[in-house]
Amino acid sequence: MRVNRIQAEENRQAVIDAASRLFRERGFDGVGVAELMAAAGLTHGAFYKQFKSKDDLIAQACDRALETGINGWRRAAAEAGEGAYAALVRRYLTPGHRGRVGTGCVIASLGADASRHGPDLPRHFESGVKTFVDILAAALRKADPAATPDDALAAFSTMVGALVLARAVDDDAYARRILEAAVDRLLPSTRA
Amino acid sequence: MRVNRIQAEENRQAVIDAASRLFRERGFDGVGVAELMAAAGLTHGAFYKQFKSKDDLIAQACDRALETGINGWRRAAAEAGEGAYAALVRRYLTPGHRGRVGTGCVIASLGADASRHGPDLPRHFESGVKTFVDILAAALRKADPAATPDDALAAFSTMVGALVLARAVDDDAYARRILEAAVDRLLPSTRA
DNA sequence: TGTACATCAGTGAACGCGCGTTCACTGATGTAC
DNA sequence: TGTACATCAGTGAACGCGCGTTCACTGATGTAC
Repeated sequence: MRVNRIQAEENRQAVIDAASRLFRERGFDGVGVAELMAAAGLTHGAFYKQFKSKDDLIAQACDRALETGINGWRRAAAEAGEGAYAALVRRYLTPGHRGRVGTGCVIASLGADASRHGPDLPRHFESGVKTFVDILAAALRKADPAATPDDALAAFSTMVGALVLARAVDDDAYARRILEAAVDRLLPSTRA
Repeated sequence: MRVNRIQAEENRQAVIDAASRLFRERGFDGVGVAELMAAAGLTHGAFYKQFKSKDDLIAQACDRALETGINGWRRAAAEAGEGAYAALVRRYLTPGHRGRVGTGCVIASLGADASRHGPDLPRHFESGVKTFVDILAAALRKADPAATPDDALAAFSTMVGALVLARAVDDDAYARRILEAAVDRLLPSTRA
């Protein structure tokens, strides 16, 4: 039966939210349309009333994940004030972030898969990457006025790589060591 | 019809080689058993004479990709002698490596997918990561005797992250900038 | 405000398709004498 | 070395299954008067 506009839009958002989490956890091919709709309390038939195709939802789910990630960074940076750079680095390189794939950085979880999905997804990821780097660069400048935007770009590479590596290995202790080595490299002044 | 032992083993190796390339290019779910066998000049029915399941081949293909990657690093490090660290860093962070996904670093292309495939693959990736880091650490020590193994670990994170980012974005020029920023960070003495 | 009709979000059955896997069969290879 | 038989890598048809997508239908919602 029909549902009012507000409810319909809420349902749409719920599907995108569920997709942005489930795709990060299990990959684009690891979740089907039926399960995505069920996660929002709907049946699979309604899918094509809201989305052109699964690829359409993939694009929107990635955008949603990038957007929430960026908002999280902005909030964390604002809260930390002068210590924003250290806060962003520490927050990213934690065992907790390693474990929470579904709500974590989408570039680390789906960046490699995105590059296999034609040029559309990489265009979205590119603007996301640039925004993350801009936030990181602004934070870094407060800690070290001599730092360049490319310093922030390299720091972001270190963060993403450390998270990918920490997740790719099985041993929790070794994963922690990977994350800590990256923190030490990015925040040398606080080294033990 | 039956084929002699030598031919059978060559066929098996050809399937693993094709899989290690195709999985990196298109992901585990992006290539089917039939296509993998066809790439080795066989039909799909023979697959289960050689492998227990697709997951079995996935594990062997990842091992193969890790092994050839490690051999490439060893060769490059030996050829470069004292400049091994710079050689490994430069070799990894090139637009060519960004483009050649199928023969490139398997940790960058399949690390995130491996972490979704139960604990078996991460165990294989973990020993691979440790070997890469050992080679990098030995090379780094020759350039900077004060460097620690964790410095090599952080450097490897930067390399993997930069490659993942460079591939996740669409614009070639921006990708090159990501790679160059990582090189500059890892080899500061050669900065322009 | 009340009535009549059009809209359309959601349902659930059905579609074709490609997937991983199984199987009966083939015939060259390997082995035993 | 030659012969008889067992083995088994490879073939191609067939399997069930789950996928993305389509469709006729429902009935509450939205709109026009």
